[in-house]
Amino acid sequence: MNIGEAAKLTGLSDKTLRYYESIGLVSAKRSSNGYRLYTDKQIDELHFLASARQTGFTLDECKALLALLRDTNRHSRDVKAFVTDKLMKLDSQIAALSKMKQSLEQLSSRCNDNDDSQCAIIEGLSSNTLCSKEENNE
Amino acid sequence: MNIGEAAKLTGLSDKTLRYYESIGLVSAKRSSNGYRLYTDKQIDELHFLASARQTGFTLDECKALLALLRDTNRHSRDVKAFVTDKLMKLDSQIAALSKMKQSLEQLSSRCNDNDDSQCAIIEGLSSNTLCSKEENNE
DNA sequence: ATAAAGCTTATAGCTACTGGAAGGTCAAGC
DNA sequence: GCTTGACCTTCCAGTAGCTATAAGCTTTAT
Repeated sequence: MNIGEAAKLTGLSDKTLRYYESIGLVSAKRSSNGYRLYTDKQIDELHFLASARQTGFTLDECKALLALLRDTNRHSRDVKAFVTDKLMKLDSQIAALSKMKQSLEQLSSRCNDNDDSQCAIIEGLSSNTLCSKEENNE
Repeated sequence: MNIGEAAKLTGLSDKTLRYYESIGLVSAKRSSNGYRLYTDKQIDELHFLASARQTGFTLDECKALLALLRDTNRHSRDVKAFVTDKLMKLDSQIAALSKMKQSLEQLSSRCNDNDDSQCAIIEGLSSNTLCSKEENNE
């Protein structure tokens, strides 16, 4: 099938499919007029990629996962190890964002929220307490 | 002071300071030899930017915050509104990551973690259950 | 005098695409 | 035969927030 239909089936855009080909993920054969021709197996692979991307894997990680998908001699142990590693990365991302959130909430709670120019948020960001040291418990 | 000292004081790299100038955040005057000269006030602003970046604000958001910092006629209300908005964005980012984590954990728990090629993770990513519909509660 | 450190600009690369321009191909309608 | 529109092609630029590299100038120390 042509790229348009492949895009519809997989939920990826045609641009994305061309991009994936350009980085060597899924390369379609061409018909005589130069149009890309996707096989059913490639559609499956693209589905797989879409799922993996949605689940938070980077394209580099997707490349590795795709290699595992294609390797019928893979061991589920290796796949699991890969995912366990990714889970740790996700955890640290979540922790970083949570820390930011906490800092912001703390600053925000001290802001008077009125017409005054004086503002605890501005002051908090201006002081170096955020970057240089732990917050002192109040 | 020159860019090197400014970098040391603020914890930002000299590259970063030049970049910030190139996008119009903090522009230093030049001495006769063409070297950048940072004032104490600019060091304060750079500290502020470093804090804001650490707290998760994008550079675009930092630009807006810097405008508030510089505006002595600001209202703390406006700063608070800005931060409240950012907190919501942080929340949705955290929610997205948590969802990914949950999906991955679910897949991972079903993997046999052995020598077999059969793997619930690969199968889960291949099926379209992740993208097309809600997970059915088990 | 020379070498090292510090500064300058300009360019390219990273992630994962997206948008747009300029143009070839195909199927339908008149 | 011709046009119109949909679909396809390639290539270039832009997004965010820097970092790395290169080529070259200035200052400082030896």
